[in-house]
Amino acid sequence: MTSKPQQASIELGLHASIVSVHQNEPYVVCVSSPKSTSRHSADSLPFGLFTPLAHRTLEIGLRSWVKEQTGLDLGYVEQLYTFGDRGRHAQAGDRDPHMVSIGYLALTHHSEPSQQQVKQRRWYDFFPWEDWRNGPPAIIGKVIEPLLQEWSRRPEEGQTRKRPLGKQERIRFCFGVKGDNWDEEKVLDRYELLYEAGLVAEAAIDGRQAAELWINSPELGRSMSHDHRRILATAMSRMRGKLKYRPLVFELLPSFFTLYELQKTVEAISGSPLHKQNFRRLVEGGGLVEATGEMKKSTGGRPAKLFKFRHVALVERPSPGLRVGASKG
Amino acid sequence: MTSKPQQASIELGLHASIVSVHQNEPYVVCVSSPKSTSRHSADSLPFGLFTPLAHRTLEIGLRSWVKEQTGLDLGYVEQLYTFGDRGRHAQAGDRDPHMVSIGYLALTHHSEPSQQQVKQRRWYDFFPWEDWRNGPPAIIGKVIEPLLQEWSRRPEEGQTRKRPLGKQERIRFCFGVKGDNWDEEKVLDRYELLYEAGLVAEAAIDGRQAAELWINSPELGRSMSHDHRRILATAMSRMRGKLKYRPLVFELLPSFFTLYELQKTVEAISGSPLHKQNFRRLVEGGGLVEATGEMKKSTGGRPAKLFKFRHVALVERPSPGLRVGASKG
DNA sequence: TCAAAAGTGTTATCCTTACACCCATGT
DNA sequence: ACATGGGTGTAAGGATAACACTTTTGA
Repeated sequence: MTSKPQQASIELGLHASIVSVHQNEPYVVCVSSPKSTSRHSADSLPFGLFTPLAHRTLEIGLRSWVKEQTGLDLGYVEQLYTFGDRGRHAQAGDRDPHMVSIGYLALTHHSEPSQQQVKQRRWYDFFPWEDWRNGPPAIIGKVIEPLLQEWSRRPEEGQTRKRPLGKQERIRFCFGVKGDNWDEEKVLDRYELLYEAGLVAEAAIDGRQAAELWINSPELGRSMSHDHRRILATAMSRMRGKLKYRPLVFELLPSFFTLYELQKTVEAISGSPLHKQNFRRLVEGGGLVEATGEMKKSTGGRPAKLFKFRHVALVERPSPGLRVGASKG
Repeated sequence: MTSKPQQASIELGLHASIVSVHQNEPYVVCVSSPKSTSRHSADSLPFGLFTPLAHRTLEIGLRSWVKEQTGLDLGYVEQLYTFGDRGRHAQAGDRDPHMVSIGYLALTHHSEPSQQQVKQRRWYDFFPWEDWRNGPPAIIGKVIEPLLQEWSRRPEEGQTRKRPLGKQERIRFCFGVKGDNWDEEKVLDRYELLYEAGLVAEAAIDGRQAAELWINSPELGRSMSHDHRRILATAMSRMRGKLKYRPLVFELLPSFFTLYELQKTVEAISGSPLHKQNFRRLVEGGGLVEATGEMKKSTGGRPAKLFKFRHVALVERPSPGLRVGASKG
């Protein structure tokens, strides 16, 4: 407050990770920008600049950009993080005005977009190593870990900013040990480690790593423009974490649903299989849902009771989420 | 990206909640701005504008402002939230350029500031209702709840934006029922409810509530300039939540400490008493700390083993925090 | 000797996990 | 008949919260 008002103009970008679940698969809304360097045109998150004259609040700005670009009226919206360092390692003077991006998470029911530029993309196409619903993804042992090991043996280049953990420890922190100790919430940590190791396409595009290190195998996930994949990773981390202590899932489901649908939706987000019987008891016992009295017939098996979310649970319980541990299924 | 580049200039403010614990009391660093409307000069958080030309990243900008204003070199720093709507209910066109604030949480060891403008203030002076270490604060039943009840009976003014909970339910959500169901993490929710009900000075200053509703009793906490108290509430919420699954406390302690000091520090942050015996066992058993072999003599009682934080615990445990439940002490 | 804090031991209870098993429907 | 999902019972094991109790220092 007592210093030079050295006004370099700043642009504030508002970015939306719009998540839905359809047939047990999580999706995110992307807009494809035609100008692309790569084979497939790069995916972007819906995005626009915050203009205080047009938008009373940041969130209103986000909603209006999303409406304009995708036609969607968002329901649940939550701010994630503000990234000031686009492609963290970009050079100074890269662009002016400087761009600061605020990432948002939005949850909706699934719908096929009408515009041609707008697509529903599967989450796990961007993060194939995050889907443990059918056991540990082979790609981790076959591709990721060897490449990370190789990276960890390379000498530190550039400034070694003080880190509490060494490379080896960071790998174990992010990916666990031999499929053990996997923490599904560390989506962002894993993405940032892969970025730093130069294993995702964005790292090469940002010019941080020499091109030789760039392995753009589709196994390491579909890439996105700018730092959008990082924002999406932040969204996944947040969702997986918050799922456990806030009733987020219900934003993704129709108002009436079966316990099986609820379970499959949770599994889609958390990326790990759940124990059926215990899941049902926990959910029913937890007071988060109540039976509607109606039944669903076309389940593929015996007809199921339809449930709905109990909004009052918010008041009763200290942390009303789905505290469900992974299991063998 | 396909619309009017209607450039209204934006200023990005970087705000720091610098927290320390001294003699079982949590403190926050404030700078007092002399120009004040109220009796005591208003406290502010250390704060400065992000200037991309001078600062490579947001965090670097924050650190350099803090250094300049307080002389402190920050260690642990974490971004909290970006507030686009200063004093949420301020009128459009209030100020131009428009201010967007990014709040940060920083943890340090306690030190008396050398500058005269800089002060260490007690957390609980700003939020007296948050300190449950000696049982439920009387102010809640005596002052807050009656006033909130009164507010809940008043008809809704202005736009009733769709809320999942009614006024009564929100009161119970935030403050529990008769001292029961208190969730120490809901610091921000409580502050925002009090703000909305016009019970904190900032609400009157922001001009949202008619002046008659403004009860500026010191019982409702020392106020801060602008929305700084809201940022501080965000910091407290984050700390209290994160304490349980990340080893934050150790940033506040010297590298060697006794289990008692650890417990008192956790209690200072979480605002609730802990069960001594169980706390010790949980901490020792949890692998978060290790004995150093050294002892501390001047404890006031029997000499205590000195412990230190085990950094490797980060790698071993899924969520290495202090999962400690409140208790009767 | 007493206050204050450091420590240890034990028990009842709850929560989680896992396994076993039966029910109702469509093909 | 059998596959698929719906739904219940129960027992083992671990974590937690509460209690009681001993030990070692400084004043």
